[in-house]
This record gives sequence, structure tokens and C-alpha cells, in this order.
Amino acid sequence: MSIPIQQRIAEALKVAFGTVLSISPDSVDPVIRRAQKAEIADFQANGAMALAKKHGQNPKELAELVVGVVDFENFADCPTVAGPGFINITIKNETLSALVEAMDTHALGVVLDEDPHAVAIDLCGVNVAKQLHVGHLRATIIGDSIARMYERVGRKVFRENHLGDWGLPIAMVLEQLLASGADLDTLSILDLNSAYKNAKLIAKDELRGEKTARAMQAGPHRLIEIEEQNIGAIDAQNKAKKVLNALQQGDGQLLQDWQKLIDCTMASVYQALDLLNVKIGPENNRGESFYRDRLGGVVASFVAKNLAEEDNGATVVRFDDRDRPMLIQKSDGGFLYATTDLAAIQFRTQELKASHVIYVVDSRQRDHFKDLFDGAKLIGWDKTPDGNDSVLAHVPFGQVLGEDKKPLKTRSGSSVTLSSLLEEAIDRGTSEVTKRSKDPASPTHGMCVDDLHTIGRQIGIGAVKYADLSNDLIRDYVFDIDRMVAFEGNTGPYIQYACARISSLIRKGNLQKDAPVTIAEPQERALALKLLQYNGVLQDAIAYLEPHRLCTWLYELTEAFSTFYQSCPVLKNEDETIKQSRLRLADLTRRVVVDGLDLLGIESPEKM
RNA sequence: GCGCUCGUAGCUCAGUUGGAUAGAGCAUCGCUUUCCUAAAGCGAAGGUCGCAGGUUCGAAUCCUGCCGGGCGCGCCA
Repeated sequence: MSIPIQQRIAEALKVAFGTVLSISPDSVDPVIRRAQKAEIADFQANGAMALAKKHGQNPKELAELVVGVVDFENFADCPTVAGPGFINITIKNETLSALVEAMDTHALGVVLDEDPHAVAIDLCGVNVAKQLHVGHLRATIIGDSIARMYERVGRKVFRENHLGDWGLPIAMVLEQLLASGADLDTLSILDLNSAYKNAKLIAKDELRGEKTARAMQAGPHRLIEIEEQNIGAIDAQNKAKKVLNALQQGDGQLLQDWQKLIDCTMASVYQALDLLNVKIGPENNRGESFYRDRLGGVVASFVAKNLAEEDNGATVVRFDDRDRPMLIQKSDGGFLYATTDLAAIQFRTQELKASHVIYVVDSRQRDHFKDLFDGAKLIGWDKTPDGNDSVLAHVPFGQVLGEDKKPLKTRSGSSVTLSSLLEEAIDRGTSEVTKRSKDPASPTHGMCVDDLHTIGRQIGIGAVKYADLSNDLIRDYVFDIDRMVAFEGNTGPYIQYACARISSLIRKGNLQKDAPVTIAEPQERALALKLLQYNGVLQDAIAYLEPHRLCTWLYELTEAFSTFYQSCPVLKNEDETIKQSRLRLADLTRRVVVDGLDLLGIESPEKM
């Protein structure tokens, strides 16, 4: 994390260390960090210890010498030395005032990333004929947030919704529905969902039979027995394979029917995505069917370069450092998800020319992505055509758990649908804001039901998203709606509320945009220093693909504002200059919070 | 069996990629309101950072080995 001033401090100290030690300033790392205690200083340099050690000097004496020669060009006070050789630096109020004024533009201090390459983000991951459930929540909102952050720094982003819209499962669903004589035009997502479950069940049965046979190292006779047991499953599979075959041949009627399944599914998906306030629509669909004609080519490429070999009739890619191979073609000629994913990587780096291919997928698929990325590197799909290295990254996230600390399920044991979850959150948000509006002092007092409901939705959805994004992604978390919608603590509603309070303040004040900013009080300094970190925090959140860094910081920012607001009168300040300066500080804070929440896909109601 | 991952206050979690006395929130207790939204703020209490070694001037952070929870391991996606 860095703010502009931090770099200037680093530069000045590099020169100073270089002078004292008679070495090149470029070889010096002064290790500038924010100071731990605001009362002591704003920043600290920890480099003296390591440098003293390296050059056989006393660290404290070295620090003293450096402090003696360093030139901060009047933007900071004379630094002090503490402990074993920490150098404490305090920025001048005038400097802070000027920096805040400089930040107060449309860009809010965010530095744009000039890399002209695109960024591809694989997110959401819906399956045709499947209702969205909790499992999709994280892949969708984390991916959308990362996309928003990249867009915020000026990058072109492709949100890739890699639909599961092709292959045997879909063929089974289609075959079942056609056989039952269902009218595909009037189907609901629920009908599709049950057909999907049914298909999955049958496929599982067959799989279990095969696995058992293999585990037992059964001979041909035993295999036949098992096949007989699963005769129904095999039969269904065969029928589905025929349907898939016909689809692959381009059967016009079947393709139309297939499209109907997709349309039906996506209609329900978009409804949920709309509630979620994510920027994912039809334009983001690029599913398995898109890659269906490229799979043979993928396998052929690996074979041609001797990167794949035949094993028991299947085609596998082997890696030097692990036993587990990556299967890219089945013994029956069929392709696997690794094949499709390789095709997708090829497409994303070679045709979309993405410098970053990011997968926002459940942590349980770590091994898969390790294989996938290593496979892509073997064949050279980790570079764009112009030779630029592409970063292939898996953003693994943990599971959403129920109160029992097991994956969230309904009482009947089925997985919780995303819409039911969101409805609950919206209800909670709405009842909360409705309750508050009863108070005559509340700005929401007297609002119509529709408006209250809109705010309630913003709060409820914001609560769920913030709770999800504010933890380290790798961790599982318990879905606790009470904690999420709480207006206290590190929650979405708390930050939204803090922001609404500032909006109210601005509405009442008569802000003059060009009024000078004067940082004087400790609480003003703390707020200013916090604000100035925005760009650095955002850049870090992107670099580490960790939205929770932004969350933590936004919470700290709103806390800094609360503290400032508590002890620094704004509207009732008799001094018009101070009042205007503080209004401007408040307005800047408000805009940064709105901007930051937007990067998390969270809306900021003006009243709540 | 192999591999990955997590373990920090009673609970939920941060911890700026190795820096000073490990920080928040919730819950508990105390204080503050003729005051810009008290939907708040301030303070107290609460810790052998899973355990044991090691590297280092310095370790919650890096290395090794254990312990405990979760997850994944060839023709499903």
C-alpha cells in the first residue's frame, strides 16, 4: 500500500542512506510503513536495521546520521529516531491539505493502469437447467467485484460466464423432457431443475458401478453383472448420447429445443443476478457450447507437440512433479472439462489477448486449476500473441456454511436457492429501514412503501455481499443474516449508513467546491491520511485479488470519519473557512465511500 | 496413503507480505446526550497467535516436524 507521499519519503531516505553509507541510492530499501500509533508519527522507516547489519554499523547511529542529512523538502517535519533504529516521520499539515485538495477530483486519486491488454474473468458458472443456488453466490459477486476494480483502473474486462450448456448432462435433460412429451415453451426452471437432478442421479449410479468394478479389479464377468444392474442408467445414457450426437451434427429442431432450455434457465438466472446488482448479462455468455468445435483441436495440439500420451485408450497430459495426470480425452473419444477449460484459456489469451485470465471458482477445484495452468504453460498459451506474459490465476474461495457449520442446506436437505436467500436478505433490510422510518427525526420518515423497499433491497443485498467479500476469500463462513444486516460493526449497512449520514450533512451544508482544505485537528489528520490511501488500497486489492482489503479499509475510513465528525463541528462551526474545509473533507469522504462500495457491487442509499 | 487448506480474545474476523506494547467488531461492564441522524462516540476487561523446534538484530508472518478441523485425489463437471 502506498500513497504519493510515501514514495517521496522513500526517495528522500534512499538518497540519505546512500549518502551516509556511500552506496547507490537505488540499492536501498528504506522499508516505509504507516506508523502503528498515530500519536507518534504518520510513517516509519524500518530500513536502518537491515542496512546497518549489512554494512557492519550500529543501527541506531546509522538512523541518526540519516536523519541528519535527509531532505524532505519541507513536506515533513524533522524525523526522529526511536527504539533500535526506527525513523519516525510526520507529514506537515500544509502538505496534507494540499494532497487532499489534489485528490478531490473525479478520479479520486486513483491511478490508471495503462496496460492495453484485456482481463478475462471466469465467474458465476451457471449450469443450464439448474437454478442458481448458494454455491453460485460467491463465484458471482467476487468475480463481479474484481471485474469492477479492474474497470475502475481503466482496464478492459471480459466477464466470462462459462455456462455449462453442452455435453451429456444437458443431453440427458433434453432427452428426458422430450421423451416425457413436455412442452418446452411453457417449462419453468423448476421443471428443468428436477429433470437435471434426475439426470445427475442416473449418471451417478452408472459412475458408482464403474468405480466399484474398478476398485474391485473385477473381471469381465463382474463388469457385465454391474452393467446389468445399471441397465436403466446405461440405457438412459445411450439415449442421451444419441441426442448429444444429433446436437453435435447440427440437428436443427434439436438445437432449437436446446436453445429453449437455455433461454428458460437464463431468464431465471438474470432475475437473480439483477437482484444481486451484478453486471452480468447475455453478452457475457460464452459457455461450453462455444468451445465445442475447438476441443478436437486442443487435443491434437497437445498430441502434435508430444505433450500428451495415450493411456488405456484415454489421452493424458503428464507433469514432472506429480503423479496425477490431466485427462483431456476419454477412451470413448469424449472430451472432459479440462479439455474445454484448455480451449477457453487458449481463446482468452490468444483471441481476447488477455494479460490476466482469472478464475473465480470454489477452492475445491484447486488441483484442477493447477493442472490446467501447467498444461497451458506447457503448450505456450500463457502468452498473448504479442509475446506478453499472461497471468493465469485461480481465486479460490471457501464454502458458505449453515449454522451447523456444514454446507448450507434447507431443512429437507436440498441446497438453498440463491433467490430464496436474497429474498430473505431483502425482507430483513426492508423491515429494518421501515422500522427506522417511523422515527420523525429520520430522513426516511414519510417515504412511500416503494422507496422504502428499494432502500431495503440495497441494504439487504449490500449486507450479504459485504459479509461475503469482507473476509479472506479462502475461508468458509457461516451464513448469519442477523450479523450481516446489523447496523453496528464491520458490516455493509454500517458503511452505507455512515455514507448516508454524510449525504445528509452535505444536503444541509452549502458546500463551495473550491473552498480551501485546512487540515489542523488530529482527527482531521487521521481522516486525511486515510483518504489518501485509497489508490494504494485499490491497487493492492487488485494485485492480490483480495476485495476484503478494500472492505477493511472502507470500514476504517468510515470509522475515521465518525471520530472526526464526533469531535470536529461542521455545520455549527462559526468560522466559515473551517466549516467549508470540513464540508469538503466530508464530501470527499462520501464520494470515496460511494466509489469504494460500488467496486464491491454495493449501492449507497442517500437516505436510510 | 498422497496432496491442498485453515487454526489469532468467549464469538466473528483483520494483521500493510519479517518490525516497536498483536488489532477491530459482537457480547460484557463503565462513561458521554439543552450537541450536525445516539442507527453514535469514548473507555475498561479479555491473548503461552494450535504445539515443538529452527532461521533472524527482530517471527502471528519464513523453514521443518507434529496435533486438530475442512477439502481434493484418471476417463463426472
